[in-house]
Amino acid sequence: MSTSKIKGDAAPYHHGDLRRALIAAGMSLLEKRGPAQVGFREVARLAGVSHNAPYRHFDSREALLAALATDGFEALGAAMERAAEGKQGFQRLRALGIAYIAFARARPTVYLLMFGPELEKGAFPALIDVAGRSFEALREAIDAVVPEPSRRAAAIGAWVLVHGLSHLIADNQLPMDFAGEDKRDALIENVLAIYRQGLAREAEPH
Amino acid sequence: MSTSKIKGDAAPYHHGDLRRALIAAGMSLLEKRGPAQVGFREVARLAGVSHNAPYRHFDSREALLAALATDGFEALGAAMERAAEGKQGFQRLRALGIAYIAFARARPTVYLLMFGPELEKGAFPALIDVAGRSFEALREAIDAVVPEPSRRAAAIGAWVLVHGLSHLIADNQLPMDFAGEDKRDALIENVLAIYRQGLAREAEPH
DNA sequence: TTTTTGATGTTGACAATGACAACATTTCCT
DNA sequence: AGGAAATGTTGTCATTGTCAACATCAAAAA
Repeated sequence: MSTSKIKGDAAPYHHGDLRRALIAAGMSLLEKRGPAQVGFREVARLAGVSHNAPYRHFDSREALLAALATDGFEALGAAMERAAEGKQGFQRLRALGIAYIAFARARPTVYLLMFGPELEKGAFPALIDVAGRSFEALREAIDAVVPEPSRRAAAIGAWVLVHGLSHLIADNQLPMDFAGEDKRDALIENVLAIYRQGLAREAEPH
Repeated sequence: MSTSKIKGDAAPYHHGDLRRALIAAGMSLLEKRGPAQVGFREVARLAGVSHNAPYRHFDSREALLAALATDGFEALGAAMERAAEGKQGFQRLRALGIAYIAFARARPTVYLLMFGPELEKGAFPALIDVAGRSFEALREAIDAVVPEPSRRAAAIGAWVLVHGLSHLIADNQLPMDFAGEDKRDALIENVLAIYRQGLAREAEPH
């Protein structure tokens, strides 16, 4: 007889899988009420355990937030991979960027936590690690499109552009007339097009 | 006899100018220890008043944070104006962008507060107002440089690019090899150059 | 099977915080 | 001068993050 309970497998001890439950509760709070509302006690309450149970899985409230951010980076990476699958060249680059932006739009508070100051990221090397990997995908896609002299700057520039768009969208700071989806999508296409034309000039200087 | 005490003028009541003192204390905490450490009681302590005095000047802790962010937007706007003074065309545009980035680099936590989720910005219309004004300067500078078809997208694109750079710098998420000032400045120049070339193509489609 | 052990969860406590209410003091307006 | 409004204080409360001590359970050791 296996040790499983209800979920698929590997359900550990008393609760079943508290760590996962806590992260789920925290994620829900984060997305519905903002980062300040993600509290140790509240998260425990939602998971139906005592106020101190979370300490068996996270050293501190900040560690819980770090776990949420890590989760976010993994989801972002997965979404980017999925979107770019099978595509090549500029098409691939574009797909990656659009996926990045879509993530920020779909999960703004998570995105802002990942790139915000709430988290002293130096204290969580695993976070930096996961974060770096999402950039790698972009870098590789750029390498396939831009020639050597300014490859690196081009890659970072693409990231920067996409990140800037994502961030302003997530934070809802775009001017009002871009509130509608169509307008916003058109804007994204326009901006990406401008940068792409700049890249093209880098590729064929004259 | 005027009502002034030590400062120049218009010093209100008991303390002298408590509101200003509280903002100063809050700003110091924000820049030295991060947004989570900006507490009502701590700020009062630093200003040398009782733990409830801040409530006469701010409705809540969040209102204090909003005031700090507002301060930040004003400082950013001023820095941009100063940097662009007298310049025209692309030079002006570039100066604005560089000033924006420099602000984020010099005061990262403030910058991240201004564009972060810690603040429910819908609740502070004054904030949105001040924030909008800093974008206006950019928009005007773009209008002078880009022709009509895609002016608006070009302006927002420029802002987005500059914002993305600023944000990643403030959040210290650029790859390690851009830690040094020179490398970073070179990167900024490169990225801005790519976008500018894209703009140029928009201007002269062939 | 029984024992032991380490991981997991609970109860109780403490200092600090944001917020509210009631009171005190100072400045301004008439 | 006198009242009203603004400003600051003291006292209190529920909530929070964290620590320490205790309880329980699953799995490895015997």
